[in-house]
Amino acid sequence: MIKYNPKKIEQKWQDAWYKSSVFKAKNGSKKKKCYLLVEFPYPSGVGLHVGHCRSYTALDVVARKRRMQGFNVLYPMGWDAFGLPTENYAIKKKVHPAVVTKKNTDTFRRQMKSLGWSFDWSREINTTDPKYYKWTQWIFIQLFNNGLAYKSKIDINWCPKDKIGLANEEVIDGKCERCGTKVEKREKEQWMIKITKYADRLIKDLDNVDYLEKIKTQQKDWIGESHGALIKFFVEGVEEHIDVFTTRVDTIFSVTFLIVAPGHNFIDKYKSRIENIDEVLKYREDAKNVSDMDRTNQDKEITGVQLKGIVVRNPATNEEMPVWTADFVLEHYGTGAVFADAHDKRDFKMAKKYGIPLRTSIKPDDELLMQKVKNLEECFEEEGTLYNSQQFDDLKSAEARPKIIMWLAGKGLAQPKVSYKLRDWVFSRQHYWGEPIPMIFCKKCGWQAVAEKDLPIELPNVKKYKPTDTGESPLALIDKWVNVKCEKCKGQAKRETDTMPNWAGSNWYYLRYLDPKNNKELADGAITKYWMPVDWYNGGMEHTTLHLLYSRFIFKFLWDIKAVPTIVGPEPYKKRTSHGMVLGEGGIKMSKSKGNVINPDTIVKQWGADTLRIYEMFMGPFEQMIPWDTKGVVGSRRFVEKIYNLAGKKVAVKTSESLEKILHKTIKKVSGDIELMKFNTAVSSMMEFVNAWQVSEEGLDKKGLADFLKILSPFAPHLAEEIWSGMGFKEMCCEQKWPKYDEKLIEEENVLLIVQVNGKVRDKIEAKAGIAQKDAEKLVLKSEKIKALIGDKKSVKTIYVQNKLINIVI
RNA sequence: GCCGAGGUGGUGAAAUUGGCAAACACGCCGGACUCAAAAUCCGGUGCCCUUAAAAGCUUGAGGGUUCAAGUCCCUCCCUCGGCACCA
Repeated sequence: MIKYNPKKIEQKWQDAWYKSSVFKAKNGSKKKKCYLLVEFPYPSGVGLHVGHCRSYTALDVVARKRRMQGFNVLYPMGWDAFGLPTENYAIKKKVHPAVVTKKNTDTFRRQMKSLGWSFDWSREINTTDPKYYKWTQWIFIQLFNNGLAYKSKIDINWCPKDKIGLANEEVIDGKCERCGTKVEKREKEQWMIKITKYADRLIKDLDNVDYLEKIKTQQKDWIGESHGALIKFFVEGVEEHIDVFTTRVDTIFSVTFLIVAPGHNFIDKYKSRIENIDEVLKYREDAKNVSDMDRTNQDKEITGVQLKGIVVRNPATNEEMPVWTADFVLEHYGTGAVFADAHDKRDFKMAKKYGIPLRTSIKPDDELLMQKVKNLEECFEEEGTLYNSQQFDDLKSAEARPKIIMWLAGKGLAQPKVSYKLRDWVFSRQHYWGEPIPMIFCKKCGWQAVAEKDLPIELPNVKKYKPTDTGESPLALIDKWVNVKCEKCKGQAKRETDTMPNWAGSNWYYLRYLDPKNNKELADGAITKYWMPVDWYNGGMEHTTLHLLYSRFIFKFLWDIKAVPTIVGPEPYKKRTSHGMVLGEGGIKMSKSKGNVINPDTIVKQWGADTLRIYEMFMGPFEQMIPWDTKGVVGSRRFVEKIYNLAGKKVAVKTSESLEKILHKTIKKVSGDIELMKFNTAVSSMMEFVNAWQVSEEGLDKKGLADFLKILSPFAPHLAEEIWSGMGFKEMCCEQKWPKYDEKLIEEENVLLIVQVNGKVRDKIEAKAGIAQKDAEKLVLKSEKIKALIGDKKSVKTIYVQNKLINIVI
């Protein structure tokens, strides 16, 4: 018998697959299509992560199964290669980022091929390829032309020593990651994308897709839709009102002061009227250096400053009230201003601290609590019944709200309003390694898009990749590139030197796989119509709020402007699932600095790709994060090797009935588990089958072995092909039909009945399947154990669950 | 802090969704084979008491619902993901 040698087997079958192009997806085939997508990796210098191996193997299992089920499968791969790590590496080592990227993608590709994933490599894409980012730039121009891209002043993190803008990730405890200098905020003109215009659709359309519930929840919470009202608070002495957004208009009769965010433009506009403006501006500066998270932290000590000299009128009571500023009110949520009363914990605390008068207008049902609330000993935030609220007294909060809004609206003081937490998307980066933003600024004509015929605007070669001392991207230093003629007036104009964020390229990549070489459009309409939407998209939970939302938004936009055929519908992904991270041994994150990174190459070399694939699927539940355990890999290798050895010797003329039964159960279990992403139990059921095979006297016949290899092949494809071809078949195992199981064979004749007395298991009795309660009771009473337990006590009740359990209560 | 996920043997975990807790695998213990070791094969392995059998206990902590709770409800503790310029 030849010893199992994965190195030989695996290379051989990888060559055979790629040579015969069995994994090539055919555009416009008559077959039913199935588009499976995994998030394409950022090709970092560390190489492929064992976490990639988990999710890519999982969808590879699905892809291989779907092909065997007769689908025309598209399972593509590419590189999301623009970004900070490569740029930082380039700055440090003085190599061109493109050179680094080439090296890294080569490594990734080699590693991926060594795992036998069934990607259609003829469709490989790379976001840093000008032929690709031509279309990323084209999308930006469409956004601009449709009024969805605009310039706005935004604070960025600024390191005064390094003189560069920093990503949030590069700011540790308010200090620059590299030099430890305290990070400042600096205002900068940035390109913004109006994703907020799509907020409602991004929520509503979730009803029509099959995403894991937790993914839908996270998306909804991120968008943060809330229904309420916009209320006008008129400022005494000027023709001006401060708008407040609230969801709790029912509390308006208890409102005693107003709070505006420190950055609210009312402060700028009425500087001269605010008596303590210096103090207010100082407070604003301090607030700038605190993150939103810290500002809104419920446990934080509340601070605030009154805008002295400013008085507004409560539109409901007509009373005069002071205006304050406090940092827990955020500029970019709602209108940047809130009304404050005793029915909000933070307002309550703030009023107590600064001696601002408080009043209540909502009462709880509980009398005792009511007294405390009335005496301002406790803050009542829930809904309740209104009082102190004039004609709205005795209404429940929910009933009162629309009535109060109507009443105020009648006086022109309020209107219903839906507000979102979602903010517009900052789209500029002052970096080299990103897509140049295809815009030109002319002093006379303003911002204009580059002509489409001039796309792509390629990244010019520079010597230094570090941002300039003024914080601009290094592109700003290349006069020849920056200075252009205005398309309209032919006068002097300048190119935008900022580049796009990493998300720009990953927003629409799933469309490019369909038609990766098209130079006339993103992707051909007919081809897009055939393949879209993506049938199943798997990715990390960490991408749920940003990448997933951004790409859904961009797709909707492309659909709106008919860059995607209408028939496809407004959602890019039919189904979205997520995988858990693979952690290092001991449950800590794998990282270069901790030295606990597992290189898949090592595992493939030592154990083989099939073993790695099986281990990745077997290690634990797919959705859950899981620590890597090199010791555990050996179990998967034993399993793989056991199959190889058994196939070489335990082949029977006819499989025994009992083994056949187990085989059919296994086919059913594996088929179902793949759909539910329960890969770990799919593998364990195959292990159980192999154990049964091993101890069986006769062994497995040719038909049985063939069926088993078919269900094994998505998990351990090389091994399956090897044994398959050894059985004398001409075609490959991966091209076979997925096997069916016989339901009759699975049915059990006898069942083990659990016998409980007072809910405790006391005995187990074998009985005919489908036995009636009466007969079961008779059977049970024959048991000596049960007889002894019951004795002369009377049974009160008997619970019977067919084929499972009988519980006698005495 | 807010939103989301999770907590079961020495370890990774399983449990038909309210019906035998611990399948499968790692590890460990014992045995076979071997001069020996590795590999392989066979047997054992939640905890406690015990020669053994039987009983008892056990799913982060506490309480509740139920004939029956890892699973449902309430309170609390801990770990992880996201928090808008990492990808």
